[in-house]
Amino acid sequence: MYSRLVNTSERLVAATRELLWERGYVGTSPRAIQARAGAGQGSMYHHFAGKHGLALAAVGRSAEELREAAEAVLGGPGTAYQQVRGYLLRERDVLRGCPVGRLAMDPEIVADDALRAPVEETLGWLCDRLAGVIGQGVADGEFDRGLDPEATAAALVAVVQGGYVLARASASPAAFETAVRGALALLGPAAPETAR
Amino acid sequence: MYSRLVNTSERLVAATRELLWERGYVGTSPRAIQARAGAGQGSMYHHFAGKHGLALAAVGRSAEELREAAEAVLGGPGTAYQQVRGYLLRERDVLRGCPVGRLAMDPEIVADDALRAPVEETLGWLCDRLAGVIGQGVADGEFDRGLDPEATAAALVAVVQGGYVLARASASPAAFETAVRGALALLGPAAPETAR
DNA sequence: GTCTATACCCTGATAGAC
DNA sequence: GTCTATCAGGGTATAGAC
Repeated sequence: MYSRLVNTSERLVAATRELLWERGYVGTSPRAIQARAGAGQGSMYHHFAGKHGLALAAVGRSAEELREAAEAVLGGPGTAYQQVRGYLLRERDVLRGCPVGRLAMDPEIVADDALRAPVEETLGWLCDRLAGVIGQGVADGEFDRGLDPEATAAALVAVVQGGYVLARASASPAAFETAVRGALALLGPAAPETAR
Repeated sequence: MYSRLVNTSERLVAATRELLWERGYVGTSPRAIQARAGAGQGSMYHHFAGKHGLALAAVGRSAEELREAAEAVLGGPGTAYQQVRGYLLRERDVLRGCPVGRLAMDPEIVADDALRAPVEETLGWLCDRLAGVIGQGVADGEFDRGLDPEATAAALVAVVQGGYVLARASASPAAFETAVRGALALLGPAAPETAR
């Protein structure tokens, strides 16, 4: 496991990230983290201040990766519509859900400001970034002049987060794709040719 | 607690429903259920076959209530747009999230077909019901003729589910309302007067 | 840095008295 | 129907040897 990660510390963070993604904070135990990282009890408490400290490191790292992945598409080439579409249709492990958004449903993450902060910042950044792209599209005459970039961006980010819920409920990625398709169709009036 | 509920059995189900809503299946213990219901250990195991059986009863009941609440709006008076808008803007305890959709993020619910089934059926029913309303709106010329009712309905249900994520991440209902406003604006072209 | 030992409470469940 | 007793194991953490 994690054979490429030489540091015990890095393996612990990687294991924690996976478990938080799969089971949330409430459902993740230090014991499970140690088992997945191949590290002992003493080793874990030497490197981190318990489950909470480990979660802080893990959440920070996941937040960072989400931004990089989003920026790769939203800062890429193409029209505003193509960038938005690229983000919505980017490859995702749909049935696993969002490693960051998932944490917002965990009662102990939401109750802890230090753990909630990176979640809030990341989703806030994503909405803002998307709003910027949409605003540019409006300025370019690509979208309807009356479109509110902030509200539209929030709706699109919500479609993605809610798409995961629909997909997991039906144990199939199809529901996610249907929701995204519906959102993109509403976002028009980009002509089908532009949509390529 | 639950003073109106005379049956121990009913109090146990009510307590389980609340805890599943707040903490999910993974985060809910029989002990916590008993404490909230004001019931003893033996009492709980007399009425139900453990945590799993209790969860089955609780999820079924929550699913039923969600349908009733949705039907009250979607089957109510008004144009298709008004019905959809009524559903999206219906009063919600936004920071608590969706009592049914929330379960789709729980690893043990998703891994258990008996527990996942009511979640899938309820969200599926909701998408279908909303698609019916939208389809009627298209037939009435209220919405664009090219609108795909199923995909649009899925997108709107996803906006609600994802809106909860955004709201909880920022510890404020505002993000939910922004996302819903963005979605309704995209859904137009109902004129503002019609939107009343 | 990593290990084992230990602590103390919680979890999910069963047994049997009342 | 409800109670208390009990159980084997897990959750989270500390102590101290190596």
